[in-house]
Amino acid sequence: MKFKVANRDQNSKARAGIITTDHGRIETPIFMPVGTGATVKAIHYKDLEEQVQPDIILGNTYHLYQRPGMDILRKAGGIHRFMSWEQPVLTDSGGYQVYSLTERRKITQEGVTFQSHIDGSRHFFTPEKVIDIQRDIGADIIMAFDECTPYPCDYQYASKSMKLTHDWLERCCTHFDNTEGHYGYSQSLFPIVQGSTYKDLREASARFVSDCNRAGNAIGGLSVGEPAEVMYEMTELVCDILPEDKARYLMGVGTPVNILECIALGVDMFDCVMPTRNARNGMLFTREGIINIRNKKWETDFSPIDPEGDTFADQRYSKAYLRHLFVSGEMLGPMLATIHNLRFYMWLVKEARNRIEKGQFAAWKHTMCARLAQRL
RNA sequence: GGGGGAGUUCCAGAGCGGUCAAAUGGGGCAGACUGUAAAUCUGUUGGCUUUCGCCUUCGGAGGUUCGAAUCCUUCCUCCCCCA
Repeated sequence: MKFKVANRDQNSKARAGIITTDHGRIETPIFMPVGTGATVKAIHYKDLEEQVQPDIILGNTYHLYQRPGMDILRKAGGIHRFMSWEQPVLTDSGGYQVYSLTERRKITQEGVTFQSHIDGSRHFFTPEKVIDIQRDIGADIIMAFDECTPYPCDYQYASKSMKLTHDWLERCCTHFDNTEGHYGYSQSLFPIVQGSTYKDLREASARFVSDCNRAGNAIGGLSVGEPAEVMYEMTELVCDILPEDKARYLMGVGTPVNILECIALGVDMFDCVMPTRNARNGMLFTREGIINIRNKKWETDFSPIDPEGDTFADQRYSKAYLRHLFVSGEMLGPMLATIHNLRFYMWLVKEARNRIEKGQFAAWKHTMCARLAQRL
């Protein structure tokens, strides 16, 4: 994997770049739809490819390890062939599950024991095993095993956890360097900065991660409930330390506003379940603001779902119809909303890139952020 | 014609003398969702005040009682069985 900065914004730290992988090019800033279990939920691949057109999607180590399991993924020839997706894939390491499945796991210096949310069976994840699993899955970009700390998190715990993540990172790097991908294309390992909301920890972690000298670097442990301002502060601090010539990936972020604000701080890659999950729950993100399509106010609004959207979902169906689908519990509702939201997120980052190239990003961001957060 | 059963807040359906503005489910209305245990979850759902509280409400009317959705009388409506 290679990364090259192509353009920089004059009035912010935003940059436009290009990532090259064996499965294709990724133009940054980029949003990566989340496809945890080898599928982006509620959308057909035809629509994902033809309507949404993402450059790269995510998978998840913990979930794919549980189902379908490594035997099947190896036999399938890796995640791309298994799910019929020939573009780049990034897999998260399971570090987020250390946070989200906190009641079902136990951390030790050696690794994490998860109790499966599916059948209750216990599975021990070490940094080495997580690398092995991600080798088997075969994503183009794989993540180091980390502990995503919760918010709030006391300093002592955050410090201890960061050191653990650093220890695991060294083990991940060593094991990664001593192994190879199985499917004939290259994989890249991204380390993850932790340190909760503490500046000194974030600084130390950003330096530690930078010293790993990997193809790209990630910022984790944010967007876990802390105020947006805190998230921006930590992101800026870390971005200023991470090397300029490496891609920066802010994990799990975020709202459209979060994304624009963090592009301005120098982040290149984002992922978030928000456009897909919230779509399934009836929330639409648009250029004008947020729509709760279940609200009564849309009952007789026969205008297109998004007059400015360029997918068939946006143009062909009305808000009133989409509301009807949601109110009726019809699965087409979540499907159409997912197409819309993902395409909107893709538009958002593409437009950000255009504005960066034209040197207009900062001003554009300013007007957009005021609009995007409005409730319609 | 004879016998039996039922009518409860938007719907279905509990309650069967006071702790009932009335369980529960559905529906309605609104909210949450950030490296996905989520097509999930939460709140609210008679009116007025909104702290206390007050008013109207359990088919209609009347009655018993300190007190009734709950007991009695009567009327209306609906359902089932037998002829």
